[in-house]
Amino acid sequence: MTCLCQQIAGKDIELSPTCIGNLWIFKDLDSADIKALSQDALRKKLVKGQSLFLQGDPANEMFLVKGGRIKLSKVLEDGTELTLDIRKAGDFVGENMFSEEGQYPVSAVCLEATMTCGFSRSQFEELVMKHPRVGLQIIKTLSDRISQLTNRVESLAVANIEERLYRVLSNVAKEHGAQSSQGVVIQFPLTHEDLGFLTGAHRVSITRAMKALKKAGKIILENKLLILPTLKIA
Amino acid sequence: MTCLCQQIAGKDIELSPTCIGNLWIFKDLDSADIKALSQDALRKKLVKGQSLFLQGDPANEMFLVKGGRIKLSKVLEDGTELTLDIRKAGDFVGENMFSEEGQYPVSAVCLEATMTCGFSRSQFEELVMKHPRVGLQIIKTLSDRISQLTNRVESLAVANIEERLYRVLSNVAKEHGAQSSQGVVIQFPLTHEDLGFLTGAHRVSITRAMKALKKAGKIILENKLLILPTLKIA
DNA sequence: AATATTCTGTAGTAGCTGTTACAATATTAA
DNA sequence: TTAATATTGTAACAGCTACTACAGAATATT
Repeated sequence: MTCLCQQIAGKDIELSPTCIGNLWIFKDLDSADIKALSQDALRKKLVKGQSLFLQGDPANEMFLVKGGRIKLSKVLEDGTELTLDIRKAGDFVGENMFSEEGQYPVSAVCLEATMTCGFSRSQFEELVMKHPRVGLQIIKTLSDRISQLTNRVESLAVANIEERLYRVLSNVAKEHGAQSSQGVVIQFPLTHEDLGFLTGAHRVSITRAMKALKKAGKIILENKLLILPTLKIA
Repeated sequence: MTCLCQQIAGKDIELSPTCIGNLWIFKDLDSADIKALSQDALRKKLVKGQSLFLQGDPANEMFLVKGGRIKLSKVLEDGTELTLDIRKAGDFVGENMFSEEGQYPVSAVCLEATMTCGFSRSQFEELVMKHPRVGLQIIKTLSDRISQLTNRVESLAVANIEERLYRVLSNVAKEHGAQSSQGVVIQFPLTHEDLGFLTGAHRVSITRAMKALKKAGKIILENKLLILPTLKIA
């Protein structure tokens, strides 16, 4: 099944094979439903740096990332920035649409050229009512997200920055990594400032910790990409 | 409808009105389903300090907390303990049963005498397939949990211990607090060590920070219970 | 190619937190 | 009640991190 996304995206975004037509979540829908859903879904094409939504916006829509990468971050009262997660092709963004809050608690900003499909709450609710198995799949997805966030909480609780940074890198590598002969490679560049936002530490402290991790052989830096040689991918 | 729990629990546990028979999640089930489900549900009565499950145990069961309070915590490799969450009557525990992991990532230990109802994965899946609206409700619950964990990540990212502690206390108060004339009262005692596990800080540092928060008028201590006078409950 | 901008590396200092030790108080058990 | 245990409070010091400042390297822009 050819997806509308491909026509819209053009050739500058490498699309994931994950789409409404073939996403595992929707695999038991009949073709009429799929057609209806994929026509309703609001496709958006975003450039690097563009935001999908900002913290505080009313949360009425949930997005499937078709291609690219999206950073979920938040600015705290004291002005410090915190990155909560980085989502990639095949992931959902805005899953808290279902919660009571009513607004997005974070901002979603594209790290690369990105393509998304958006769905409204009512669209999703209808879908789940009609196809309970889709509900089960979403439950599984949300459950995985909870596990991941639990890991994140654990990482941040580690006092020592070097250890904390390594845990953060491991988490990122597990989500965005590819196995190579040298180890797990994180598929996109991260500046020390980015890592600071992910780790909750000062940029300069990250530089120090990176130096120590390199020296300890726990990370390798190869043309802007990070490799974790001692990590096994799940 | 009289719940089986009441007969089992006896009089030493104050039960929440939330049960299979009247839990909002199950409100659209017909009486035959409710009967079947409540008979299958495995009730457990636990004393203070007893564990519902330990980190690493196979995750095949999810629990509804009928009465009492359960601490979800984890021991890190370096031996430090971290408390991820405290659940109360009406909450679910073990929701990661749905995820791929296969085992509980945390231990669940009772802080008080506690009563739970357990459900197996297959039981829940059947239920969702038969009653899609139940699936939607669970999606909402999980979604709320994600929001809460996001807050938790945010709290832990704050470097300053006094501020971090106050955020942790606010989170706890929002979950377990009751509005009083003086402010929001946390309904159960927390030692400085407990707060250390919640905050990811040393016990002595908690004592220091508590002193500062008291002095600043941000918290009041009244016979073992904490009051946050400046907090508004959601 | 030249310039501007972003990113990385290094250093020094101030401030905060962890750690250890011990006293004082409160709670629980005998 | 008394003894045992758990909790809180205080102090001193070591160690780590934040903060600031600046230089060099790498990228991006013109």
